[in-house]
Amino acid sequence: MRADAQRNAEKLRAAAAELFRERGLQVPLKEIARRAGVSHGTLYNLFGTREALIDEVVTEHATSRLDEVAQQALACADPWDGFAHYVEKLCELQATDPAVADVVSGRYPGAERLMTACAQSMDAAQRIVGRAHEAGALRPDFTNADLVFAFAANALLARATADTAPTAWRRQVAYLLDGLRTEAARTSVPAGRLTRQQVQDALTSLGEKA
Amino acid sequence: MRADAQRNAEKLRAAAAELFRERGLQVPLKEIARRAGVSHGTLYNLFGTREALIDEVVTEHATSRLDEVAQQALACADPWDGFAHYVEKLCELQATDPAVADVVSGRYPGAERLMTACAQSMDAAQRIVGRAHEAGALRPDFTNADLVFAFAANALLARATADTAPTAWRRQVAYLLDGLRTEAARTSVPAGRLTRQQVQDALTSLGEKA
DNA sequence: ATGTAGCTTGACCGCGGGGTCAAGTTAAAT
DNA sequence: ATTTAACTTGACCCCGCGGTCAAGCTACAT
Repeated sequence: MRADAQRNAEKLRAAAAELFRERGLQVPLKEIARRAGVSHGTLYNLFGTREALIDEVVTEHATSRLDEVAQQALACADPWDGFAHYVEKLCELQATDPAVADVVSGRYPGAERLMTACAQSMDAAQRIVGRAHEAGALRPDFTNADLVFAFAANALLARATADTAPTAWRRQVAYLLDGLRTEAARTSVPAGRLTRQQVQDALTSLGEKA
Repeated sequence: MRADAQRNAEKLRAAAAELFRERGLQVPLKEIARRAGVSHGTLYNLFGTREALIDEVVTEHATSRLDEVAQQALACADPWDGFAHYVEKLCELQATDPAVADVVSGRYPGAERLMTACAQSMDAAQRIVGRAHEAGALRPDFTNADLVFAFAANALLARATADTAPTAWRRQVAYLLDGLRTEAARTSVPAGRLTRQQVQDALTSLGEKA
C-alpha cells in the first residue's frame, strides 16, 4: 500500500469514527469522505463497503465500551444490582453514542470482527441475566431476548428524543427495572418535568425522524 | 367539483386509507396515486399536501379507535385495571395499525381536525392516569409525558419487530405495567420463546428499518 | 353539437442517497 | 530523470422521494 493511500485511509477512518459516533452507522458514506477531505471514490477504493469500514472503525471502540459495562455489572456483589447497573449503563451508552446503539441493536453480517464481538457481548449479558435469575432477584419469565428488545426500544426512543426530551429514556428504563425486579421496590425516577409544549415538540421531532 | 374529480378523490381516499393503515403515514404519495390508478399530479391537485389527505382519511378512523379504548378504560370500575387496559389496548392498536401508531406518536400540524382529536385523546389519557393516581394504584412519579414516550417507544419497537418478533412489544408492555403499579404484582407475560436465530433476524430487520 | 372551464396527465425539476470508472496524478522503483 | 504501477478524482450512472406545470382531454352547460 502506497504512503498516500495509507494517509487517506487514516483520514477516512478518523472521519468515519467521528460521524459514526455522532450520528450512527447509517451516516452517508459521501459525507464521511467529505469530512475526511477526500473523494468518495477513494473511500470505495480503500474500503469497498460500509460494513468493512464499520468493522475497522467501530469494533474496538464498541467492544471496549460494552465489555467495560459488563465487567462492572459482574463485579457487583449483588446480582440484582449488577443487572440493574448493566441495563442502565448500557442504555446510557446507547443514548450517548449512536454508533454503539447501532451495534447493540442491529446486525452487520459483513463486519466479521464486530459480529464475533457482539456474540461475546451477548454471552456476557446472558451471564448477568442468569446470575440475577439464580439469585431470584429477576422475574423468571424475563429472557435474554426480552433484554435485547428492551435495548432496541431504548435505542429508538433515545435517538428520537435526544434533543427534545433527553431524560425520557432514563425514566422508562427506571420503570422497566422496577417491573423486572422480584421484590417490590420503587426506584426513584430521574427528574424530568416537561411542559405540554415540550412533549409536543418531542413528538414533532419524533415524526421527523421516523 | 366535477363528477370525475369526485370519483378520483374517492379512489385516492380509499387507496390512502389502505396504505396508511398498512404502512404508516409516511407512505410515498406517488404510491398512493399508483394504487388509486390515477396520476400523482391528480393527487396534488385534489389534496395539495400529505397532511390534508391524512386529515381527510385518517381522522375518523383514528379517533374512533382511540376513543373506544379510552371509553373502555374509563368504564373499568378499578382505576388500575382501567389504566392497564388503556395501555395494553392502545399499544395493541399501534402494533396493528401503523396509521394509528403514527397519529399517537407524531404531530401533523397541517391536519387540523386530526390535531384537535389528538388533544381530546390526550385529555382522556390524562383522566385515566389521574384516576389511577388518585386511587394510589399508579406510582406517583409517573407523568402523562412518560405515557406519551412509552407509547412512542412501543410504536417504534412494534413496527421494527412486526414481522420477526410480533409478541416482543407485548412482553415489554407487561414489564412496564408491573413497574408502574404501586402494589407489587407480577402480571403474567405473554408467551414468546425465541431462538437465538429469531432474535438475530429481528435485529437484522430492525437495522434495515432504522 | 360545440365551447369552455375544470380536470388529468406525465414529463420534468431538484435533491440526496449508493455506486462505478476513465482519465489524470503521484509515489516510488530504477 | 524516467517510468510505471498505484492511487485519486469527479463526472457520471442508478434509484426514489417530493413537487410543478404546460399540454391535452373531458364533463357539462348552452
